[in-house]
Amino acid sequence: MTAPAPGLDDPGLKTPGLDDPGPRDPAPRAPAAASPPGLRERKKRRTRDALIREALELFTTQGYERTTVDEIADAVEVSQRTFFRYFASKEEVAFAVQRMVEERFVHALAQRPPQEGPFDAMRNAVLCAWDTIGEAIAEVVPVELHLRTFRMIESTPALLAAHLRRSAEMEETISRIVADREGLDVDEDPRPRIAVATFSAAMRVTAQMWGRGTDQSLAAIRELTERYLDHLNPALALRWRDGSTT
Amino acid sequence: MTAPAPGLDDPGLKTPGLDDPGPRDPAPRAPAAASPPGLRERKKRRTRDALIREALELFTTQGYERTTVDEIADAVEVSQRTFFRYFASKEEVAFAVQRMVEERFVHALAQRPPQEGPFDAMRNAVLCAWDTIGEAIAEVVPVELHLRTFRMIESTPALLAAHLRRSAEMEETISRIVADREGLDVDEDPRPRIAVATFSAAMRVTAQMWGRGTDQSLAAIRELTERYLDHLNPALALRWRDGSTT
DNA sequence: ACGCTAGTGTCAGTCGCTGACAATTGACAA
DNA sequence: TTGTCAATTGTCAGCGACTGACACTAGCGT
Repeated sequence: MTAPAPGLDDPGLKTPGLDDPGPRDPAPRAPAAASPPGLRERKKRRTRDALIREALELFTTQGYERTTVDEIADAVEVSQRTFFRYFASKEEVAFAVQRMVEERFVHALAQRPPQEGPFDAMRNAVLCAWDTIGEAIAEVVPVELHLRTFRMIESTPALLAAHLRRSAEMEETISRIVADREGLDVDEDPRPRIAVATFSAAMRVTAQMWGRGTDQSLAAIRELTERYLDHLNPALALRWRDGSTT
Repeated sequence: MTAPAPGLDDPGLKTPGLDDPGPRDPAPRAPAAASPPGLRERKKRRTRDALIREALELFTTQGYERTTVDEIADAVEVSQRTFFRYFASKEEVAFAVQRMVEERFVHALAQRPPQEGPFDAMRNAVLCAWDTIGEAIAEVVPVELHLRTFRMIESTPALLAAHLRRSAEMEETISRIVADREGLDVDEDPRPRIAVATFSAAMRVTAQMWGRGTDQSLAAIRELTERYLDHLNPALALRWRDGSTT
């Protein structure tokens, strides 16, 4: 998306998506299918993935606070300094996989056919994301590890706080996308934000229920998501643009 | 409330309410009206208040991140170590006044006559809290400083995260109180949580609007609160106990 | 083969925060 | 008043998160 730039970059080093100097790079790089990534890139990706894997493994077994960055770095056999070149903070590595999932979702949402109502679009985007996300995660960490991480985040005060803030940011992003789809102005019409807030509330409940339940598989999460969203659907399947209410 | 214990205590040193070794102290101290606080207590309170005042002043002028704990401690002429004996973290001092306000509210809510519906009780508790809070705050810091602080919190990522977490905790606390009032079980009946969530959402919007508006006075906040809550009121003035819907 | 630069390690230093110990100093009784 | 006891505070040392500077190694393009 954002084209190569100086310094560490591509596989999402530091905070990608935020700031983002804007498009440039008048140079090459064919539109689709990246050329074989080259040794350098592969190496970078390997250490990055290894850092995530080790970090999450340590976090989920010893606890987040009781794990030091040095431990993680040592486990991957890189210097602490290198760790911080990949992740801006200890916190960030804990959300690395989450971020992937979120990006998937945002991307899926942007792809939804414009004739879908806002709520359907979101609903289908999550479900569609859940289907493809499994493999994507598995390329980096065992899915089971990610699920454990998810629960750890909710039970670690410092991470919970970060999580809530991230969620708030996500809602903002999604609101804008939804508003755009419907040709509305987020700062004028409150409905996009309200719809998104409702949607996320449902997702949050889903997450909690899943974390509490016995079947902590990926399939279970997908199933719960579908179930809960379908509860809301009848009340919210609005069509803002053409005035009908379904 | 929790009775004096060894070490720093009374005026809310460290995190009161949390953990809390449990009641003991078989000793004196008459039930109500504290006897003249004694030099020690007064001194403690003075340094505590001074720390808060200096901290907020520095935070709001230089920014939270750019202010070091040493700076605060130096300004009050105590050691850094002493600062941390009053506040568990740099973050905590930023929320010191907020905490007072919250305690007020919770207290006011608990005092509401039981015949009031849950939503009215909350509504009246905030309004009532806003009326008395001014002086209480002013005893510690200029009200204007607190309002500036409030805006700073919302614009500082690290503090925003903490704020969201604190809000989530508050919602939990309030849900329990409301459920108790109505004789419900929070873990069984979802209505208390929903009502509280709705209520806090309105409060959050209020806060945002106020922060954005031009009239950043205390009166303005009270006025906004009242206005927004009254919008919700008609839809939510439920009476759960006696089955009626108004 | 040969620069060029991206990526890494090392070093030193800042800042938040904590335990331990010693020095003060209110509070209270003899 | 004096002395004892315990509450506060300061000092010191140290850990862990994080950053800037600089030197070094190794892919990459020519």
